[in-house]
Amino acid sequence: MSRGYHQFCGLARALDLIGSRWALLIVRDLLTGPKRFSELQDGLSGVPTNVLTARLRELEDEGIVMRRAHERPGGGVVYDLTDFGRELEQPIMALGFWGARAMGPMHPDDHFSVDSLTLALRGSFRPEHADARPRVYDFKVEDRSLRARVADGRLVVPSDSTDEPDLVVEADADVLAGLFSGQLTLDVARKSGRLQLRGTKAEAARLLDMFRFPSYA
Amino acid sequence: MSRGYHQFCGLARALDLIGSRWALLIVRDLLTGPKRFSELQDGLSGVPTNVLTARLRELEDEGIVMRRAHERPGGGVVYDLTDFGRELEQPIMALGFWGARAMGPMHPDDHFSVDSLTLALRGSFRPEHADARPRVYDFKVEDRSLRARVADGRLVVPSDSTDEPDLVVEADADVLAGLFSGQLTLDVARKSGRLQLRGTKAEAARLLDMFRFPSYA
DNA sequence: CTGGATCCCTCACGATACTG
DNA sequence: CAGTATCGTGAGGGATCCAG
Repeated sequence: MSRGYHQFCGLARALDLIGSRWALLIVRDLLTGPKRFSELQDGLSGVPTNVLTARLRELEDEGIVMRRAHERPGGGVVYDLTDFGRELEQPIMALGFWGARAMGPMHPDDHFSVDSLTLALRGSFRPEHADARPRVYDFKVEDRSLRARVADGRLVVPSDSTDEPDLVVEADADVLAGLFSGQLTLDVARKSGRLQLRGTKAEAARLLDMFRFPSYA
Repeated sequence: MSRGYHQFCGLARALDLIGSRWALLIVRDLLTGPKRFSELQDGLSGVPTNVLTARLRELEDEGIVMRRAHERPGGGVVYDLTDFGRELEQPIMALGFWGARAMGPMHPDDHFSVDSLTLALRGSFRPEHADARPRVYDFKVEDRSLRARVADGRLVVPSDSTDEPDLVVEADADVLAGLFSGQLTLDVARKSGRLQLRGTKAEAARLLDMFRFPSYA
């Protein structure tokens, strides 16, 4: 944000640090792992490059983001969160859940980020609804794909497991949200052609039981 | 914020709703009770009146804030949170705690809001450190005063109790923060003249034990 | 190709003066 | 007390260009 708030207050200080436009969305995308400049640009649906550059520099100065050399040889830099930046996970989750309740149906020109789905899964995971056997799930959403693994009551997403998935779920983002929030049933979604499943219906039902999104308008 | 983010994401939606400058601080001040226009203006350290007007109208359109007629006859309107707006308490607390860790010492021209202290007390209250007997505390800080009451493991602040306070604490905001975060001891603060107490030292120690602010730089 | 830098334009915000 | 009116500034939006 332009000028700071100049208040002796934790919230005001937080907004001084991450209140600028795009800042918290950058942190959101970095919560799922280090990213390159252009990956951030994609996930943020066309943020101007000068603004992205400026935000990254500010976040770096504030100790929230760090630049590192890319592991792959020859390839530029990646941006990652510091420990301090990673502690934004809980505030971001809390805000995300609050905002999710006010999401309407997906608009045609709404952007969809896999990082958003990743965090939604992490935040809505209910370990007590997972059983003993490990599971691997593949989500195919809006031309993107995401793999999740559940084992020992713990969720890892994104997962780099190479096991054969127990279930492949293909649907648009709003259909997925409708399913996980309980506002849409498996049968209705499949019969209307908005959902393709590869795997048993019982596995799908178990999956939906394992995550609970807030329902929205 | 100017134009929305147009993302199908709870966080992005939340920022569409309360990402504009001053918006979240307005909600913060309303979390401690309904306020008039000028009370908000005071607590927000000189936000331009046109901006405050615009924010309040936006927040009202979004279902976060509501205008009501003031109870006292003849006297204008008050602004209050809707149920949906009140659900921002947890995200705001989470952000406030995160930001508190990055607060430096108080700068001379930093503004101090009693609402900020109120929320800090609420958020850092440790009921398991309260004992059976009810207590009333008076805080006098930067020419403002705030009363808190603890009873049955529950904290009420601001409190309208008319009981005689068990302890009166008079100090500047940063001294108070230092005490509650454990970075400053009662003895040091008193001997340096930055803290005046009316009440027993044991009561003061118990008070500090009952709240735990995050420590900062 | 990635990772930006530069330019221009618009509008949100800041400051202040004024009014019902 | 509770805003409205006006005007200046600078952050952000968007396209294009440049360096390794």
